[in-house]
Amino acid sequence: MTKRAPKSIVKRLPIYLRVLDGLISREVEIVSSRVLSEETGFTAEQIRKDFAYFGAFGTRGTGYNTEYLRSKLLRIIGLDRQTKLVVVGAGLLGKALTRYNMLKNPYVDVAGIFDANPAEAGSEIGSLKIRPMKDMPAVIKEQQVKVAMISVPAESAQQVVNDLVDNGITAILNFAPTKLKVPQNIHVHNADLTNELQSLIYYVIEDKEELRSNSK
Amino acid sequence: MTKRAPKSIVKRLPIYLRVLDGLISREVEIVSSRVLSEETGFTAEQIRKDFAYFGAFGTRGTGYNTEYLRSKLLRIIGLDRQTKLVVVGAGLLGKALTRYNMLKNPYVDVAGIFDANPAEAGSEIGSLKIRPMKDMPAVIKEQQVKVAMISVPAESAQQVVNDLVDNGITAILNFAPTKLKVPQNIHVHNADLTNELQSLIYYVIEDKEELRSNSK
DNA sequence: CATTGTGAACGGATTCACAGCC
DNA sequence: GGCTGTGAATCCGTTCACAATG
Repeated sequence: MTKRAPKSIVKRLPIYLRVLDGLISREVEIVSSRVLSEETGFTAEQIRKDFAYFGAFGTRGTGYNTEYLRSKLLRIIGLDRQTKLVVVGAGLLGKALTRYNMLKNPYVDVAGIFDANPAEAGSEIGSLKIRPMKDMPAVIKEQQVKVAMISVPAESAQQVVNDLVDNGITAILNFAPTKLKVPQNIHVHNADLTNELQSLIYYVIEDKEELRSNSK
Repeated sequence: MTKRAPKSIVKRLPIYLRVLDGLISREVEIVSSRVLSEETGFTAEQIRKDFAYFGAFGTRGTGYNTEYLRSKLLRIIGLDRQTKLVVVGAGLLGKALTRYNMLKNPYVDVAGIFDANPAEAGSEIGSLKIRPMKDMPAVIKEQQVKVAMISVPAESAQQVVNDLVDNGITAILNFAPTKLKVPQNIHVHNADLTNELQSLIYYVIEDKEELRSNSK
């Protein structure tokens, strides 16, 4: 409810968190904004402004206590409690996302993965069974899941999202290449990998010089 | 070389392209900025400014010719010729990315997928064989590939990137959860799915109201 | 007369410069 | 002395309002 930080800051929070996790695992206890700057690529001033936005976490003349800063960031992002999520769409991408989060993301807990194709249902990812779509509402409601990732074909994405929202999902990470319509208070992050790749291609250097030097 | 459009615009170009592809397949010949606004979620003024940045493509009083606009955008992004790319890392994510692009992305051509694990080498994605890392330099050089996607563990990502750059790659889509160091003229887009998910979680609505109304 | 193209106004985010503090 | 915290200045992207035009 009191959540209203600028998007630009929110985007950077998980990056700080990752760097801090690294520092802490190497038993670094204090870190300066300049070191964080080197690790993240953001400017030191920006980093200080970001932290200061949520209150002052550092000690002048010294820096930031890594453990303390981490605990603050976890609280701010909302990762201080395990977050449950469901995955809809058990194609290769859905499976990859599910397994990755089960193994590597300690902050989340995959409550279920669902697929419209009954042939997929029953096969397993780690210890998690892929379940038919009809089981989805019960899982979301019983476990009060708020977050969903969807990796279904573009054609079915809107219908899936409608169902998710009807059952109580409020935040969606969308891998389907389509614009979703949702009520105002529901958050959608688009992670369209084709768009990412295409906008990257804009920056490709064609480099005639190099071609010339090849044929030396 | 003359490529210097604002990042904010470049990010939107693939989205326009996708919408245009849809309109063209439904044989729509003319489109206004207002209709594009509905389809994309961007404002009509912004869309006009974006196109105008590259020159005037529309007709006042009428709108934009869909075919013409599409051809312009393809040229601008650099998708008017097939773009070759390599994928490094043939885990579930690498396989998913490879297969998706082979099947669904007509603008690119996967020249090869490579994995450090010899056990993976030889297995196939569609008609494409996963190859050992040592074959990577030859493929990049012979086919003059400039674009790479990497989906390897964070620990090996920097080494992989160094090799890619040494062999002529200039643009990298990075799925590994780590900050990569590259020379100034090399472009890296980070597509860290954990970051996306975590920043989404910031926006989750905890909704005490709803909990209360459940227990009616 | 509907719709594009664009200078001007606005707003948000970043950078600068330095005051405050350990 | 070194590093954080922050008001002021700047930069960049978006929105507004309207002139231009098929």
